[in-house]
Amino acid sequence: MTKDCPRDRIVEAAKCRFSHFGYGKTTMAEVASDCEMSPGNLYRFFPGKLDIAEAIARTDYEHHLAHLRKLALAPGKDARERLRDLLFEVLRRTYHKLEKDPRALEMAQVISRERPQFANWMLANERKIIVELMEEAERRGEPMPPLDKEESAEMIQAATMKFRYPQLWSKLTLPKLERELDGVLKLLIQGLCPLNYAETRERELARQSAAAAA
Amino acid sequence: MTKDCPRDRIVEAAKCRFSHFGYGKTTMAEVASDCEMSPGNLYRFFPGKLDIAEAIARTDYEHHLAHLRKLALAPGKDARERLRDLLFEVLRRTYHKLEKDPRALEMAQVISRERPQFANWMLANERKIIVELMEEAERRGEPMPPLDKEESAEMIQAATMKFRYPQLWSKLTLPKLERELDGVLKLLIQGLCPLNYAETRERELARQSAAAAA
DNA sequence: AGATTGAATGGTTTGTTGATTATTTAGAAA
DNA sequence: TTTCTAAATAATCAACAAACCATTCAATCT
Repeated sequence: MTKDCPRDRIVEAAKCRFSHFGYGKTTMAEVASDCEMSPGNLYRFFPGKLDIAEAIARTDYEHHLAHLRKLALAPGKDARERLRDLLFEVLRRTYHKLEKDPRALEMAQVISRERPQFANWMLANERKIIVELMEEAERRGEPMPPLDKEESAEMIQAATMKFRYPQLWSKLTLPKLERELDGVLKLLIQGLCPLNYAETRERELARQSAAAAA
Repeated sequence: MTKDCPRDRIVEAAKCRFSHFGYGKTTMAEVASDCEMSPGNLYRFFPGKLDIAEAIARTDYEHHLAHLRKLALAPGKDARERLRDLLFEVLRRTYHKLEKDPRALEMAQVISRERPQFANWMLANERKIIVELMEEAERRGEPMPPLDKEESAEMIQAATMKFRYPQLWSKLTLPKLERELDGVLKLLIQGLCPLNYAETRERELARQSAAAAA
């Protein structure tokens, strides 16, 4: 099923080497010989070594994105749950990738140092999915706050930035991180404004007395 | 007014050198000769070079903390405004310090690499101030959400983490950062829950018709 | 005694040299 | 012509020595 064009063979060989020995310890000559070609020939398919790494990261990330999109549009869940699933998935993916393969960190660091655009592109993609999530909610007739969706998505991302950067995790375990993300999301959904709670409580009471009357 | 004890002279000399030439390019011998003492004698007052840097950072940070506490308890402003002032001040201080003196970044990085506890201590201090802010609001009779204050403070910090770490700012200007922090705060206060807006709108309408009737 | 020095120590940084390796390119093979 | 190779180039890395510097401590001063 997988295309057998030279480009794909290169990506495969490089992926194998990178995850085995690391980006830095893999030479173009090794990748080329795995593909039974000369080192120079690699450059007919990629501008440079870093672009191979980027291609690997890009396809991997695109699978992730597809998964996120599924979560964002999942039926039978309201917008709040879908947003929660989405952001939890982002956190878990980063955490597990790092745990399973510390070499992934090297590649991530190299790419985001040398290709800052790439990180921006990823953020923009996820922002787009959050917007789609909200549009879908509206389409389904879920009640939505009267806010600009683009801007809200940007703010949601800013507020959950901590859960994207392992450098900020300082030894926190996944459960602790999840508890924190959960708390942040609660705050983002419900807000700190006391009015929100007052009204919610009134509604609760009203619902309870309605139930008692019936 | 400033005590003239050797310890303070050392701190002064080191502060001057560090901000002029950087932490790495300053030698203990230089600091000692600025204080007209031998290098060895520095160790009667500090366990090591890093501790001098930490002492400098600590006093500077304590001024900042005092300022934050003033903002947190400022009269004539409600809790929302005080929280806003507090978080904006944290952002602005970091931004301006960095802009004015790029060597401050080196020191901050060295300290938080070698003394991770220090960063935690700073965060804990600010969390305490946020709790105090909320307690003060309660004392003043401002309506408050029925939430655990410690936990809320933790979540507020997590959600505004991005504005504490220049590495996450990727070339954003201060106005852009401020606009983003503003957006995040709006979301934290008001929440994304559509109910909040529905109720708020109802209140608005009620207030308007009351005004019209009068 | 306690305070201070400055030479001795050992760990780290710096600078240099010789590989190693990414990238280019002239030209061979198809 | 298009696809590829392999030698040439240039950039980066690794290893080793020299210099430097944080820290210690035996000796000196007060």
